[in-house]
Amino acid sequence: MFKPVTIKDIAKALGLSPSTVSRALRDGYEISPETKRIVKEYADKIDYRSNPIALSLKGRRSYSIGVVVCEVANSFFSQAINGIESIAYNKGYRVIISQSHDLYEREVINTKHLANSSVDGLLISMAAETTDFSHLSSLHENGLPIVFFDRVIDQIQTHKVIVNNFSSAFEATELLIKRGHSRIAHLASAPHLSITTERMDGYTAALNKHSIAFNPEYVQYCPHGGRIYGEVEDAVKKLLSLPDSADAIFVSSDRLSIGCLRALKKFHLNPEDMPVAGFSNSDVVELLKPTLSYVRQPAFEMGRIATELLIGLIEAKYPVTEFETKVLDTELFLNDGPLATGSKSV
Amino acid sequence: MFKPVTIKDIAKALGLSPSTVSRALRDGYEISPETKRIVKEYADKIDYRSNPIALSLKGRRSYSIGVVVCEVANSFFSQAINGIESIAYNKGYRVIISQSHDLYEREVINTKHLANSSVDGLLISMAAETTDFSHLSSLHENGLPIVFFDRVIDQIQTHKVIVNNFSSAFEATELLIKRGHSRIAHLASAPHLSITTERMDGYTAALNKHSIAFNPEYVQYCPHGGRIYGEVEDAVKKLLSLPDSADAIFVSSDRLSIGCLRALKKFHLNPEDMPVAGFSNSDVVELLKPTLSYVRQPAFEMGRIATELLIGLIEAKYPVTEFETKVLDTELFLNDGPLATGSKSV
DNA sequence: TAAATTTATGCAATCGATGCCGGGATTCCG
DNA sequence: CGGAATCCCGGCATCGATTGCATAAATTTA
Repeated sequence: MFKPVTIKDIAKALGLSPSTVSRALRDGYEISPETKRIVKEYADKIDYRSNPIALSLKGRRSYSIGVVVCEVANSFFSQAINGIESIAYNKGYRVIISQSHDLYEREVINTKHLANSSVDGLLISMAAETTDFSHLSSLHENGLPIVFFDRVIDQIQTHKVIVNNFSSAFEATELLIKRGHSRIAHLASAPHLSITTERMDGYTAALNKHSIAFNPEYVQYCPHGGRIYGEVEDAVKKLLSLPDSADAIFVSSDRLSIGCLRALKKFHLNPEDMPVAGFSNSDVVELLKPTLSYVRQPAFEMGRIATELLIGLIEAKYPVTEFETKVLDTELFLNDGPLATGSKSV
Repeated sequence: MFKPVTIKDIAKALGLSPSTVSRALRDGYEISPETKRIVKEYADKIDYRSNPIALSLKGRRSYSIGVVVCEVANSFFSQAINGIESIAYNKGYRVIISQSHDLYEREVINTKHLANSSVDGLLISMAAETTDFSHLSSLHENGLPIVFFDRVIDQIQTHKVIVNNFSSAFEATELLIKRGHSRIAHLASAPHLSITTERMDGYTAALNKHSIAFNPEYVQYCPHGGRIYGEVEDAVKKLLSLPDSADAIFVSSDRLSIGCLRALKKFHLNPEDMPVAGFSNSDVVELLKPTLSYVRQPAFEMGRIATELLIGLIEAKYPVTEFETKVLDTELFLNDGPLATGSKSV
């Protein structure tokens, strides 16, 4: 079987001790230049690579970070993972991915599995189902660096990376209002997610500003984030079948936006009849047929920043007590191209 | 800092030796039931978990598999990764993702990094740029289990998972022919990729069958797989500006299909004027405006199968010498919904 | 009762790399 | 020329868990 070269092989071949070889390779000051040269040349010749597992055991560091997202096959998260990977790669960390599928149990198992000393830190976006955070608090209290992104929680004090959910939702809703709609429905994800409440607040604030009464019947939650068959379609159907049917829809998540369009297409509704504004990071939004005005999150950037913060925590010499919540700006695109932007970055 | 419980802690607390604790936990036959009970109860109480890194060092197994794809943020690959993760999770393996961005150098570095004893096996879909396979052959010869999927190579004998590229391309092309087109262009990815040549063969075979002369001018390659700005648009422009302009396009990759539609939209061409059939795993194809007839690959299934094969290799008691190439079926969807299917699965 | 056997546990080596300590050899200085 | 400083390098322990072998205690057998 595969038997990699070890430091002992080099030592034996060169008639040195393992410790000498080790120090020579890491440029220890106590090794003569001549010996260093010999060792390095030989190591190079036989393509020696240090065993990261042995290093991890010794140094209590694995140079890997764990990522927990609800699913990889979602534009927002795959873009975020792209950003995560780009930073991790540059800093010499491996990225270990796991999916919660928005299930509490899976999230718990995955985080435990990752944390169990095999990962130096954790990047996580909460599952829709999760309402108990003890699996994360205990890890965090034990000193495992954690950074949240997108779906964050208040209960744990650490770095977080999000977008200006409130104002993004506000602007998307206001856009519909300015286009003459007043019976604006809101299709939202699981009620207790940070992104749901913040975006909901933006939605109601926009209604308020324009003196439109908030109608609870116009709000439909999808507790499973659209992950259950028919969930979105049923929600849309309800909105359409109200006595005083909605005349526009604001959707507060990527997956739901697409589901909403699909439902509308099924019901043969044109964008003129039922305009939709929603969050989406799909890379083909501008080619969609029931058109969509959409809020696009800087997913890649969010992944990058979250990873930088995490590695900062991991490599911090002293315990970090000052945490920051990075709030990035989104972009609002209208049916036919960019038109307005979210509160611009400074 | 975070100091996990070790087997020694248990030993000390219980007045036993580490070896006894170890054997008790793994149900060694030589330990009395009473001792086992005590040890297990205590381990459970203090939430002991074995250190996977120590296990890896001892057992030369890391229970992790490396994945190299060109990019995560691509429907096909993110769906495949979803499949990979689902199997790996069930069998207790971690998944370590890395992206080549279709760059040869990145692929080499990533594979070396992964293989360097930290991974039990490798799942890889080749980068567009790669033409030299020595980085993989050497690993393979050293006994590292490797399974290829989607973009495979002939030079290494191991399990492979692909789709029936030839017949999928054949049927997609024939669809355009049956709809009355004869000047069918072909937009393809990097020329040396397995998927490119196989799909190209299907394309020409369809032309042959219907006695349509093959016109090399109708073939445009995108050596960077559409990863370079303007690459796809320029290719489409060329096809349109031929003296005898093409009247339909067959596109042989996911990314290019979307790029092609985008270019057509930019040039204000309707699907009636320039129908497109192409490979795509986007989850919103049926909502696209310049419509697309598309070949959909069972990406999730491919990931699943590739992972099962890989774990089979990893856990094989004896060296495996019989390799198989799994060929899965695709589905062909017409502009407005499913209509014909690829050679059906049995 | 002594010997053989079983049972239950501990010791020590191992995996690969590194850090600490100590020691031999050379060089330096008085 | 002798003692000290310096320079290089080897030995041993360590990280956490496993495992072959040794061994003490308990039990059975002769």
